[in-house]
Amino acid sequence: MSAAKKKGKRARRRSAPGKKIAIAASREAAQRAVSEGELSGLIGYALRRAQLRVFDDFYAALSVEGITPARFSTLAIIDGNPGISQTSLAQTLDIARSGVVMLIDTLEQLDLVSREPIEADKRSYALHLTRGGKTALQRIRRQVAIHEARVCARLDEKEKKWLLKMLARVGAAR
Amino acid sequence: MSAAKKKGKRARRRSAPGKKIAIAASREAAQRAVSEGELSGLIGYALRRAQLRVFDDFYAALSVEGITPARFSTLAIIDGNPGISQTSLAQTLDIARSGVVMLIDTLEQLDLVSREPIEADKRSYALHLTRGGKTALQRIRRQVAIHEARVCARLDEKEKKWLLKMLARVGAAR
DNA sequence: TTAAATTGTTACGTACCATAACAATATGCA
DNA sequence: TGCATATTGTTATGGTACGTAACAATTTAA
Repeated sequence: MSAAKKKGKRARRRSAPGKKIAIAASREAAQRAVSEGELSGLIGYALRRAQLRVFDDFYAALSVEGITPARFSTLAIIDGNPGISQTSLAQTLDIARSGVVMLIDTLEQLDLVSREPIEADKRSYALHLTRGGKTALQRIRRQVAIHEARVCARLDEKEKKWLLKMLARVGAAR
Repeated sequence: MSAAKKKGKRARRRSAPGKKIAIAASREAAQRAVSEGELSGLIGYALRRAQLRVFDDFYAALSVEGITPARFSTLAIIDGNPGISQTSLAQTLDIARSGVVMLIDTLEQLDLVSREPIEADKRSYALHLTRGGKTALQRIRRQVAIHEARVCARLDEKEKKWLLKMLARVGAAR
């Protein structure tokens, strides 16, 4: 069941041991309460911070499975679009084709995805979830749901919906 | 005045030449309209997409100056907290101290920031904007404002405020 | 005074991703 | 039909960002 695991360490930042505010240096200039000033009004800054936190939580919850955000997205897209090609997947994920190769290599090693030859075009593969991939995805989905709830703890249902809508507008291509 | 520039290329993704939908392969399975399915309902996915777009725009607008999002944040924080230490900056940016070293190295080479020795503590430096750094920051701010407007084109003032508020909630530490 | 902590730094490793070039295959068109 | 062109997956290469670990210099605390 857990063919996963590999060498998936990674835990991103969170270097502060315990909220130590560097009081010792406060005699100097402006150390005591560092102001983020104009930055807090910038979408990009707010996005980065939010994404950092969300991804951290995702890693913490799912790296034991060998699953990263990109790998989960890949699984979900293949599940929703069985037989999809690598190029098509690259476009959907908005990454280069070469990146998909590595992604699928890994997922194949984890026995979650298979490349199946397709007679209609001998250059390309049809990507499918393996049987194990399907059951793993179910399990992973439950984890993701819990992660999602944790990350959205400060939002009610309506707010979350709104946030997704606004993010979609900002993220809309072109 | 423009000691900047260096080797700042970089333009991130946007590999699709012109919206080609891979119709040719449509006979097979589900190629025609790839569905993102469950992913569109996930905060992390929406965040990633939005951030990718916003950062792309930022790079496009400011890489000629040698300025990246991280470098701009650094300049803004130093400007708002003159004399700040590298460690304090690291905590504020939420990155490792070693990362700040590189960041400041670069900014120092660009003549935008200076490390000034401090008698009270011979281990640390007080970071300051140089004269050139201050004028550059003004210029950069104007660029950033334009970038910000472009990125938020689909949001009215109220929506943007709301979005920032929600993002702050999601991004709130712990 | 001595042990522990902090600061900036370097070395190192890794994740991620783009670009460019390629061979095999497919398609379009004269 | 035949040939130029495009597409697919792949590899090689390189860059960027960032963390961890170890260190010397210095400061703080006991």
